[in-house]
Amino acid sequence: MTKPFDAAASIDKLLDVAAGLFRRKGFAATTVREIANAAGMLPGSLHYRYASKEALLVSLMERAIGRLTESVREAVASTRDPAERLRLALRAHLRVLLSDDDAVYVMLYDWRAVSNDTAREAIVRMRDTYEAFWDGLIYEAAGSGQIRPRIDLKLLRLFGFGAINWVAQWYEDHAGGRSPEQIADAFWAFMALGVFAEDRRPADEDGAFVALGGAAPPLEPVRR
Amino acid sequence: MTKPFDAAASIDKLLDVAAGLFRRKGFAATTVREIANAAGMLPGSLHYRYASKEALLVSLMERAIGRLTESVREAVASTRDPAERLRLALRAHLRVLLSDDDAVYVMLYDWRAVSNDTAREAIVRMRDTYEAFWDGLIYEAAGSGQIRPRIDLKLLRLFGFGAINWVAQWYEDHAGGRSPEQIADAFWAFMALGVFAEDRRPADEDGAFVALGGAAPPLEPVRR
DNA sequence: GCGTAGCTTGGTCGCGTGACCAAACCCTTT
DNA sequence: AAAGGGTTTGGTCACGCGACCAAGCTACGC
Repeated sequence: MTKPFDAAASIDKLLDVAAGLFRRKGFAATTVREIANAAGMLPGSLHYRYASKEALLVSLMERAIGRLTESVREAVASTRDPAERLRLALRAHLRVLLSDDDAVYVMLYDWRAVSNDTAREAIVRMRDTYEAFWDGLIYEAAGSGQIRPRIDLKLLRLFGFGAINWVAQWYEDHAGGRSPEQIADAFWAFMALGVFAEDRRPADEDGAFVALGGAAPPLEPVRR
Repeated sequence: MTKPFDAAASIDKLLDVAAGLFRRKGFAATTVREIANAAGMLPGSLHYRYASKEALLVSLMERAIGRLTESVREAVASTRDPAERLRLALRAHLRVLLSDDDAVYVMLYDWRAVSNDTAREAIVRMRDTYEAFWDGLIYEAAGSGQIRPRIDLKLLRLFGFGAINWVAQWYEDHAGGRSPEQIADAFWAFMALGVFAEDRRPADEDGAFVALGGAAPPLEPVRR
C-alpha cells in the first residue's frame, strides 16, 4: 500500500490538470490521454482511478461545490449582520471561482457534458442546496428590513449569480489589477445602492421602482 | 441554378438546427451527421455548404452577433434619453438571447470551441465592436449626469452583461411566466435604484458607496 | 525478507468521427 | 431539347477516441 498522502495528492493533481484542460478546451474536446499526460501518468493509470472520463468530471464538480460551500459557510460565520454576511459570501464565492482551481468554472460552464442521469441529478441536488443556502442569506437580509420591500428575492439571487459567475469570463483580460474581493465589493455596492445619480431618482422610490420594471411578486418562503 | 430563396432557407435551417444541437450538447459533442440529419440532409450536403464543422460554427456566431447588433441598434433608435436607451437596449439584447434562435447562446457559451485563430480573431473583433457600442450607451448616460459619479462604467457593463447573459441559464426553469422584457426591466430597476431599503442606506451616499466597495477609478474615455 | 495489496505499464480493440469525392441528379437557361 | 452549373447521393478513408486488461512492479506490514 502506497502512502495515502501520495494517493490523495495524485488524485488532486489529476483533478487539477483535468479542470484546467476542461476549462481551456471543453470537456468533450479534451482526451483522457491529454489529461493523463498532463498529470504525468499513463492513460491506464487514469483509468485505474476513474472508470470513465465522465466519472472524473463528476468527481471534479463535486469537489467544486464542496469547496464553494465550505468557503462561503466559513466566510459568513464571522458576523451576524445579514447584509454583511451577504457581502462576505459574495467575496468568498468569487474568490473560489477565480482561484487557481478551475473546477468551479468547469462546473458552471461545462454543465451539459454530464450525460449520466444519476450523476447529473446528484450534482443538481448539490447545486440546489448551495443555492438554497444563498436564498437563506438573502431572505434573512430581507427579513431584517435591510432590503427594499417588494423586491423579488429570487430574481435578486439569479442576477447576482449571473454577474458574479460571469466575472470568470473576463477577469483575466479586464481585471486591471483588481482583486476578487474588490470586484465583489464593487458589485455589492452597485446592487445595494444603485447606479442612478441621487438627483435623477424618482421621488417616491418604491412606486418608481415598480414603474421602472421592478418586480412586485408574492414573497415565496425560502427553504433553508 | 436553384432559387436563391431556397438556398438561403436551407442554410438558415442548417444554422438553426445546429445552434439547437450545439446548445444542448455542446459543439464538440455534436456530430456533423446529427446536424445534417436534423436539417433533413445528408452529411455530404452539409459538407458542400460548409467545408468543416468549425466553419459552420463561425458562421453561426457571426449571425448571432449580427442579430444582436441589429436588434439593439433598432431598439435604441426610438428615443434620445440616455437612460431609456440603455433600458431598451437591455430589453433587446435579452429578447434575442432568449429567442428561439440559439445562436447567441452558443456564441456566449461555446466560445472556446473555435480553434482556428483567424476565425477566432474575427469573432472577437465583432464582439468588441458590440461591447463598444454598449460602452457608448453607458458613457452617454454618465455624461448626461444620470449615473452616480465615480461609478466604474466598465465594471457596470461587465456586471450587466453577466447578469443578463446568465438569464439564458435559468430562464426555462425559473422564469415563472415572466417575459424577457419584464426580466430586463427588473434588472434595470435593481441596478438603477439599488436593493437596499431607503432607511438603511448610509447618509452620505457617495462616501458610503466607496466605503461599501464601490470602485472609484479614473474614467477611461470610451471609443464608439 | 516474504507476501500481497496497490498501482503502473504498454499495449489492444472496435467504434464513431470529420473530411472528402465521383457520380448522379435536378432545374433553369438558352 | 440540349447544355451546364448547382446540389445531392451514397459511400469511403484514415484517424484518434474511450475503454479496457494481463502482466509486471513496487513498497509496506508482518
